[in-house]
Amino acid sequence: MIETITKEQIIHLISELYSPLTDVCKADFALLSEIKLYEKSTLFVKENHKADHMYFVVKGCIRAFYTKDDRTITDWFAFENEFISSVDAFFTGVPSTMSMEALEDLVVLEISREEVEKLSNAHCDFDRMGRIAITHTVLKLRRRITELQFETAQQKYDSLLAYRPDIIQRVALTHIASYLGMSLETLSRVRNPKNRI
Amino acid sequence: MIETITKEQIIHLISELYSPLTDVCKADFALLSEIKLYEKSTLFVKENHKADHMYFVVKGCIRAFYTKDDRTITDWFAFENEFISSVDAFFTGVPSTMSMEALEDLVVLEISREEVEKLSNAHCDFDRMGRIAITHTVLKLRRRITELQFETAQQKYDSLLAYRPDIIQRVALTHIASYLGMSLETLSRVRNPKNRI
DNA sequence: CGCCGAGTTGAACTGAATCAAGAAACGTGG
DNA sequence: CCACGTTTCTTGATTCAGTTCAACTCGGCG
Repeated sequence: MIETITKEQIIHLISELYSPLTDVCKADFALLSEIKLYEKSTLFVKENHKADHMYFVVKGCIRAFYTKDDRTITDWFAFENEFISSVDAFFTGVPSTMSMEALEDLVVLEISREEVEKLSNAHCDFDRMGRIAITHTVLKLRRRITELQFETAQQKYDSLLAYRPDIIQRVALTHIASYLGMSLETLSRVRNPKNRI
Repeated sequence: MIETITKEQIIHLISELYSPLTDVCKADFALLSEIKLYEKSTLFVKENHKADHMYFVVKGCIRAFYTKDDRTITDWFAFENEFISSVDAFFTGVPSTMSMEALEDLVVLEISREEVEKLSNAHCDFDRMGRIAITHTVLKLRRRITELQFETAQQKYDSLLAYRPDIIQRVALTHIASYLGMSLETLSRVRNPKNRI
């Protein structure tokens, strides 16, 4: 049962995946963070509200999205072992421009901005871990820009599949389409091998 | 004369703009970094080469670009008081996918990945400053994605102008066009008020 | 003065959006 | 376990924003 995983285990995993944390730091981290379960379809961050938490996905997957001209546009996905936050809200304190939704039953480790601050101040190794996690994010953001900037619908879809083959099984096409900056219909056509040149 | 600015002055500025540095840290920073001057049009980072330096722009402006199907595509601009690096090369050590060019006579503070490591290890405040600088970058990257994802050519141009009105004076339209993910001709039309609806 | 690179303008073309039906899959309650 | 409505996805026809190709303009500079 994934629900029985302990904070200590999760924090240990983070320490292994991102950057090693001392035992003192891990203990503090455990004190200041919380495991949360959200059922599939729960909207646990809402547009225009405070969103000062960082989430580490233990199990499940998250969609961050915003509304533009009455459509919802997917901005980001987070899967197992990834961090996600409503970036501007988290870092600058403004109300969130994003909502976040659990696309599957979700287990996350959740920590507030304030606690992150505390931990960063108290522990250099935590601060470093944070920086490394952000660095991962920067690399992903850059890849995404390159794709959006000059690739065709077909190329965008292929790149996404290469990078995350399981996404088709786990996420509705509508969401993938808006994430890739194309209409649902185009994505559907591009997926169909018959339509290839 | 901007060329007579000292490392100490630049580092003081960084400390003010991003996050305060202790005097010891500033001194170390000065020891491990270098002021460099590049003439307009100098290619100081080359595609497929090592690119393990971070640059802080003191004066002038930089264009980072890559080649795709025989065209050069602008990936990023950096102006005064901004940091820039060839992200993947700097953070992961692979050969650079980008080149960098001085669009104007350039003064930068330059520091290698290795020295950044050293400073981050020695000084928590440097590490924090680094994280804050990266955070700024993340916010910019996100804004750019939102623009590329679903805005029209007109909207992209307007957003860029709002955000950096001086860019038209300082950068050739071809570069701006590819940065915005559109052809030079489209940018030219979008700029012309006659073509507005 | 004439060349050259940078930007503009025009016309034809095209990839993707939109609009509009259907088909398939999904879940819920009888 | 099937029938029904709902949501998700596919397919087709049409439209449109933006690309491409080509010709032309303008400002600098040898």
